[in-house]
Amino acid sequence: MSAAGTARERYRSQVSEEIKARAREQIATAGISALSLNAIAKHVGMSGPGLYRYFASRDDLITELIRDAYRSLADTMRASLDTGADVTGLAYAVREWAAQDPQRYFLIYGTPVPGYHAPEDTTRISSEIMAVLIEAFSALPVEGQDTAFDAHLASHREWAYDDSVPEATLHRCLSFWTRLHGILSLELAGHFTGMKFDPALLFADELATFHRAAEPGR
Amino acid sequence: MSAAGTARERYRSQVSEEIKARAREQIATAGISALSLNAIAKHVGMSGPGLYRYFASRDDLITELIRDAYRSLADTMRASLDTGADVTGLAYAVREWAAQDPQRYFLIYGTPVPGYHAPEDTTRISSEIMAVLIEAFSALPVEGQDTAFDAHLASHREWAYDDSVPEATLHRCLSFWTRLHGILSLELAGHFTGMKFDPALLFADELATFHRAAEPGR
DNA sequence: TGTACATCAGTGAACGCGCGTTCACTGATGTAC
DNA sequence: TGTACATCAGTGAACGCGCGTTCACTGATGTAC
Repeated sequence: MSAAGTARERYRSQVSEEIKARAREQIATAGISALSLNAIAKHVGMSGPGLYRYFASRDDLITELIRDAYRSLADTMRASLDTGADVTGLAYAVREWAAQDPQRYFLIYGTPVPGYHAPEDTTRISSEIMAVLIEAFSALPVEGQDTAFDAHLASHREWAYDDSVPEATLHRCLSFWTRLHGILSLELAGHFTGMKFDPALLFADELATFHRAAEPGR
Repeated sequence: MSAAGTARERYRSQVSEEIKARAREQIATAGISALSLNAIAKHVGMSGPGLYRYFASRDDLITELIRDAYRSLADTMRASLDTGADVTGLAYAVREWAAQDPQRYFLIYGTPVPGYHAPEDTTRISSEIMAVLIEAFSALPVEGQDTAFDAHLASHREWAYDDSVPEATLHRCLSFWTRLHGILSLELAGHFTGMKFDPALLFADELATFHRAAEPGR
């Protein structure tokens, strides 16, 4: 049997996944502050110390959950783009991903913990996400003349590691991304509750407006 | 001496404010999960149980902090509007308010605690905030014809308790509000860190774009 | 102004709790020859 | 295929800790007459 597929290793990753699943459950139910290793262990059917075979500490577990969340979002967006979705399709994919597990969304885009610095690999996944976005926008024609902000984005392009992408495209990506999260974060945090309108329609309208603004004949 | 101004009452509110100030300090330094009553008491120069003369419980203290945050934002916006700020001025006022204490911002707009329901008075302040926004937008002429989403907002107008405001204005408020929070939450959570562009310029550009879209002669 | 009483801020000891984590161990699974 | 050894998942007892909170109290401040 190859090193990557021994029975022990398969078992390990199964248990590891189960632990994370229970952890996600707990976070979804009572928030991240209620995440307790002992409680998770009990749900998994294991004694508390047993968890330490899988995660070095509570922080370690949380970091893995954050990493998984990033990975999951990046994969969702990549898959969406690769199956032919345009920018609008991508927006809906992100929205569905977020709605599916709001606390997972907030694990990435919610309240930051002061002093916490994400490990290098999650910041890498985060740029991967932006890369998918840039790719999606690159398929669209660039409309309108450059603004002052576009010029400023020359430095941002260095970050993107892609010399060929026009500043106007980067500009549209950033604008799109922030607007997307504006609606999602307010909606998922419940700030529209009781306001008597459907956030889904606002979402759709904002998308339409975004594209209308870039129409050739405006 | 009148009932509202006895020395004892003045003292009480001073201590109460000091406690909250230390609590905010702790949250700003290490996040809300690190907020500990005993630690606060020590900073205030008081024994742990002493705090219970001022707050019934830890949750009570947090709720007050949230209420204060709402109140502070509403007052900031109201003051800004009353001193002649237009919609753009309002946006900058909110931005400055948020930048001044990001954790206070996230107390309102950050990760929600599942199952937590804000007390009635904070939801009232929250509508007060939207009312200021509506007032600011009401000073602007309504441009463009109604979209399908505008029609949907008839029910939202009931919520706003203002029959006279056009749906198109409500629409602009919601759009404006979500875009504002999109940039603020990503920026303050550090999601632009290292991306080599200035979030302030993105903010300014989004504002300019927002207004350009509504220009008469477009 | 003085005295008697009521209010209330703050203390110190004590509580039970559940947390994360360590340690020495048992027993099952895998590996080498 | 069988035996000897190594690996490693999981247990149970135990740890120290700091938490929120309670309680009976002391002493200072305010109120009434």
